[in-house]
Amino acid sequence: MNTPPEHVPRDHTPSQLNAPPRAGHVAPEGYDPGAFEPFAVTVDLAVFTVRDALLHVLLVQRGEEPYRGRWALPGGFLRPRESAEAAARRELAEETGLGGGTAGALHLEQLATYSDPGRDPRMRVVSVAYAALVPDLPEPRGGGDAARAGWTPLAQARRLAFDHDRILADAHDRVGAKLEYTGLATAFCPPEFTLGELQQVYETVWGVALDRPNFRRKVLATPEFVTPARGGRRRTGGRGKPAVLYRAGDAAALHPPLLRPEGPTP
Amino acid sequence: MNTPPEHVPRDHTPSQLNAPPRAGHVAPEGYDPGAFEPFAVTVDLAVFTVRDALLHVLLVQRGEEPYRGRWALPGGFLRPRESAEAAARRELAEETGLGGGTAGALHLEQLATYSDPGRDPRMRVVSVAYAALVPDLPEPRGGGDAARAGWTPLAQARRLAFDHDRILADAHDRVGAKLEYTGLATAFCPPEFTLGELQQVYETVWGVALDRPNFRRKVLATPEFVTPARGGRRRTGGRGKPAVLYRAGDAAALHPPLLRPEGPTP
DNA sequence: TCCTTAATAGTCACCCTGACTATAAAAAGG
DNA sequence: CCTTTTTATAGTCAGGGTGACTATTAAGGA
Repeated sequence: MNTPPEHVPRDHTPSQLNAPPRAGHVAPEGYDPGAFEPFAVTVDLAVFTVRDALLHVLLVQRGEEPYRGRWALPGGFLRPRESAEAAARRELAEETGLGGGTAGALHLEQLATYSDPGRDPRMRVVSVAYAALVPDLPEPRGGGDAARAGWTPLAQARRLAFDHDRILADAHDRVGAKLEYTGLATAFCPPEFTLGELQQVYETVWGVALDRPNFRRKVLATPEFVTPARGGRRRTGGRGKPAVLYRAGDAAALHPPLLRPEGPTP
Repeated sequence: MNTPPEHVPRDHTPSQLNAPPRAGHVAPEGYDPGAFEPFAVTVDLAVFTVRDALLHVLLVQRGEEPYRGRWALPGGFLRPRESAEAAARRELAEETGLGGGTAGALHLEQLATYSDPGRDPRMRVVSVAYAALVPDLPEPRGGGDAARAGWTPLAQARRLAFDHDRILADAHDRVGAKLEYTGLATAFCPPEFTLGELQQVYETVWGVALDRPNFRRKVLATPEFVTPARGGRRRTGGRGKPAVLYRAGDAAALHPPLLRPEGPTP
C-alpha cells in the first residue's frame, strides 16, 4: 500500500549523473555516483500567534497516510524555480488565508533543515523549517479540501506527524531566544499596540511574569525599539486608563538585550 | 559545453510521482505535479580557526567549471542514507585530514539552507551550510586530487564561487553572535588553554580589544564556563609569567552573556 | 641583579536591573 | 456626582555587573 518509492535509479537521469561534481567539493576518494541521488525538498512552517495569553501554533490535520488524522505543521514542496523562503511565504499565505500582500510582510525566519533519512517513511525528504510570527487571529480557512486547519495552544500540540514535534520544540526555543536580543516581539503585535500587549507577548512566549514598570522602562530606554503612534490611546476593552499606542521601531537588535528571568532552559 | 542538465522529467519516476503528497501539506489549489521535482542536496562548510590572531577559514580551489580556479567552501553531496549533519562531519574529516574520531568531536553547527534557484548554474542544488570551529591548525592535505586546499585569512576570502561569499559572511556573523551567549569560544581552543588564548578568540572573531582583567573576571565568574586543568601552567612562548591552564566547562549558555562592546554590527 | 614581559589581584564609580511604592486617568456602580 | 475599581504611568532604592584603571606577582633575558 504505502511502500516508499525507490530512490530514482541512477540511470534514469544520465544527463544529471554526468554533470561534474558541484562546488569546491574535491571529489572524495571513492566518489559515489549515488551522491547525486535526488531528494524531495519541502518547507515546514511553525506559525505562532498569541491569543488569550496563550501561545498558539497553526496546525493542519492530515488526510492521508502516513499519519492520517494526525496533526502536522503546514508546509509543502518547493516548486522547481522557487526558493525555500518563497515557498514558505506561499504556503503561509495559502494556509492562513491571508492575502499574498499581507503574508509577504509577515516575519518569517528560517530555523533549521531536517534531513534524517527515514523522517518520512515514504521517500527521502529534506525539509527546511521556518518560524512565522503573526499578530491577529484570522481563523484559517481549511485549506480547501478535506484537511482541517486551526490554531492550537502550544501545550496541546503533541504527537504531531513526522518529526514535527521536534521541529515545533526547536521553533519555540528559537523564538524565545530571539525575543531576548531582537525586536522580534513586535511581529506578534498589530501595527499599533500598547506596551501591555507587547509585555503580554514576552510573558506568553517565555511563560513567566514580568514586572510592568520595569518592562516599560527597559523598552522605552532601548532606542528605536518602539516609537509612539500618533493615534494616541486605546481603551483595552473597557475599564482602566487607556494605554498609549506604539509602533514597531527600526531596531533589529536590542542592546543591551532584554534577558528573561531565571537561568537557561535546561 | 556546460549546459545545466534539464530537471528530471516528470515521467521518469512514476512511482515517486504517484506517491501521496507529504506532510500536513494540504494540497494547494492547483496542485502541481512539478512540486515533486527532485533537487540535489549538498552541505557547505565554513570551517574557522584562529591563527596568528587572525580568523582563518578553510577554502578549496575548484578544479572544474563553473568557477574553475576560484576558491570555495568545502562541501559535497548528501549520500542517499545520510543526514546533512553526518555528511558535514564526513566532509569535514575528509577536507581537514583529521581522523573521523577527532572530527566527530568537533563543534559543528547548522547555519542555514540556501536554496535560490540559480545559485548553481548547472542544476537545482539546495545546500545546507554548517559552521565548524577547530582549534589547532593542521595544514589540510589537498584532498587527494588536483584541487588545492588551505587556510585563508577571512579578510582575503573574497570572490568565492557560487554564493559562498554570502554563506561565509552569514557564518561569521553567526559565530560572532554565538560567542556572546554561549561557551562556544572554547571550541577554538585546544583541550587545555589559557585565559589569554580564550580572550584572543573573542578579540579575533569580534575584531575588538578586550580588557584583560575584566575578561578574566567575567569568565571565571560564569559557572561551568571553564574549569582549572590539573596540569598547572604553560609558558606562552618564553617571556612573562606562565598562565594557568583551563579546560572547557559544561556551560552551554552563558548567563549573563558576554556582550561585545559597541553597538550592533550594522 | 635589573629590566622587561605577561599574568593576576584589587579598586572605584556608574549604570542597569529587580523589587517596590505612589500617582494619574478612565470606566462602572451607587 | 462621588466612590470604587482597574489599569497605566511615575518614582524610589539597594545590589550587582561592568568599564576603566592601578598594583602586584612571577617568570625570562641582558
